Amino acid sequence: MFPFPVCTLKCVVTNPALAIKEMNYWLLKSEPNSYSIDDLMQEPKKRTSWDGVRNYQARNFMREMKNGDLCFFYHSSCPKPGIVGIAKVVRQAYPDHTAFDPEDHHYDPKSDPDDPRWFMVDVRFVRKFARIIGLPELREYADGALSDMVLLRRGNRLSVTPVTKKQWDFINKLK
DNA sequence: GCCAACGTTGGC
DNA sequence: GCCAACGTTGGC
Repeated sequence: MFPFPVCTLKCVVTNPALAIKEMNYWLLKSEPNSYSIDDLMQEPKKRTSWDGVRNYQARNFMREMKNGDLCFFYHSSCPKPGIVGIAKVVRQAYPDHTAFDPEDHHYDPKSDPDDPRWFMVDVRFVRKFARIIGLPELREYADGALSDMVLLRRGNRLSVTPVTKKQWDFINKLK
């Protein structure tokens, strides 16, 4: 049997232009005191590396992120916690080098450069909302459209959480 | 593998 | 500043 049909199929599947785009959505938390959406807007290329994540669950979510995935930018530990805008993944997970630097606040001696424990992604600014979609407002829908949202789960502390397309679309309509 | 102690997160 | 909730650490 000639392998041509198989080869053709493979070409289709691996060609990014022909592949079915599977978009995923996320929510990234940041304390605006240390890094806000305005800081992201003001970066030279409006992009930054999302470093310093030191939680295994959050790390695992980051490793699932694909280029083009969209992220809500959430401000936490501030007077008005909530979603303030959108960023886009522009580089998929790669080793977080801040873990190797003893001078860095997020230094982790247990992360070996030959077997990195921590990863980061790069994100780029997409838009800032005209208003903050505050946590109390999101909670209004905790029994409805946002009933399964990870952010709203009791005691949730994850800094990187998945968002479903339904949740994404719903929240975008609130703004 | 259990679990107490401790550190961190994050809303209020 | 308080405190609930959770993750991590380390002794046993």
